[in-house]
Amino acid sequence: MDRPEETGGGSGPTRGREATRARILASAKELFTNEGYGSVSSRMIASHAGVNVALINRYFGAKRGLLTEILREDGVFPGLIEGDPATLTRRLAEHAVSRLHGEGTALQRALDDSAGDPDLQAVYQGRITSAMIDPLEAYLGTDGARAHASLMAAVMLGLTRVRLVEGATALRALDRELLTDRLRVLLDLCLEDFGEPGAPEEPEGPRGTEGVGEG
Amino acid sequence: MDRPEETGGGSGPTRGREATRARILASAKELFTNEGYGSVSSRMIASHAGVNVALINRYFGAKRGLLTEILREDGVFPGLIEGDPATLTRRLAEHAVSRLHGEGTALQRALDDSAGDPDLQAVYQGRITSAMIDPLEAYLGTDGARAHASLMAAVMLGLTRVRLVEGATALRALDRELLTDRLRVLLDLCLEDFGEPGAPEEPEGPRGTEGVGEG
DNA sequence: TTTGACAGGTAAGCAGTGTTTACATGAGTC
DNA sequence: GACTCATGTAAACACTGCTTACCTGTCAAA
Repeated sequence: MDRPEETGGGSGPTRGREATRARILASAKELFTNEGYGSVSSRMIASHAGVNVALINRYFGAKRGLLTEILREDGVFPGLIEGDPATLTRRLAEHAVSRLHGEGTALQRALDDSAGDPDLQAVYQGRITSAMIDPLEAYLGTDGARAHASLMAAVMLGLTRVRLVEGATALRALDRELLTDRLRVLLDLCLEDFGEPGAPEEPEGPRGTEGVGEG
Repeated sequence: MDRPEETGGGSGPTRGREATRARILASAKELFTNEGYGSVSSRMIASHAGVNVALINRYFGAKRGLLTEILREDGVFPGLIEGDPATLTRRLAEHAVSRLHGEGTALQRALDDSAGDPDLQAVYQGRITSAMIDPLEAYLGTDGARAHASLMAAVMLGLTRVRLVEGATALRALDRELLTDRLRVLLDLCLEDFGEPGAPEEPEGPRGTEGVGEG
């Protein structure tokens, strides 16, 4: 029923459903940010929040539920997909470069580095589709938009991957504007029509096709 | 425990260092192929091989060592990077499309699906660099080759990622030749010179903004 | 005031995991 | 026979996420 005990001092109650939930959430966020996801255990979170382990599962179902809750507040590509269509790929490119350079919130960085964890995987699996590919598809609205959206997502995700796996030092050493622009062109290319099956493709970009071998 | 059947050759010893090592390795490979990596425990492998759990760690250091050993026999991109430079991107594109369609060995497919696991992550971390980016860099040999190689790796890895996370049904529904060629063009674009820092860029794609904000 | 329901909180335990330890065994050698 | 030593074994260790059975403080109805 109602919980009329909210009349505590300035810092709020330390017990009660909402207070406990909030403390767990705050502790989880802080620990994930500082230690990554995989290396933070339920018991660490509980201990940091001054709360029993079982409450994590009571209030969030599981450790993964905590992650979902934390990510729910935070859009994956906030404000990037909406906006002027003419600058979409530019904005995405800038975002990608920014993430490549380890910018963004500390939490984002930490979670990027934990991206291998099965839980993150599972949560991202839904979010990447629902917060990136789906909106891109709807945003483009064109025929076969989903394939284009998927390709763009591939480029974006691949960059994260390379950063995670190799460090991407060579890319980060590049002139930032040059890299951004190259990514923009890549993303633009993802958006171009695929053409007719069987028809020879007309190269549209500013590029000479060199590797036209048949395999 | 059960008396284990001899694996492979048919007449080898079932005990002794090499025989035991081989049995563990064969069991691991079979189980990983059928069940994925993460859901196969050390005890399952040991039990399947008719061997004590501790021997896995004795002979391979850890479960991860098993994976490393299994992958060591198998190049990530076997025979793709070597060959006619003119057809490199074409071959990589074909390979990517092939993997997108779930082709390749059963083990490759299984490991692709387990790609989230931290162990796979860690092992791939080394292998993607040493078996893909490094050779690509050396192969290209050009100035700033590593950045180009990294970009190409990003596209390749991103496709795997999208398949893992979203299924990539839209991409797989595309005409295969059209997709392959689009990927080839994308990869070619990864190889093109980045130009001079600060140099005015040539008019390429549809572009709109001058506002270069932080992402 | 007494009573009883119940949300909120807790200690302990479950079923796993990867990994390590201390010990047994069996073959080859001095 | 006694010694060495690689090989194999059983049992634990230190964790993990998660669940169970129980306690407790609050509050509304009797």
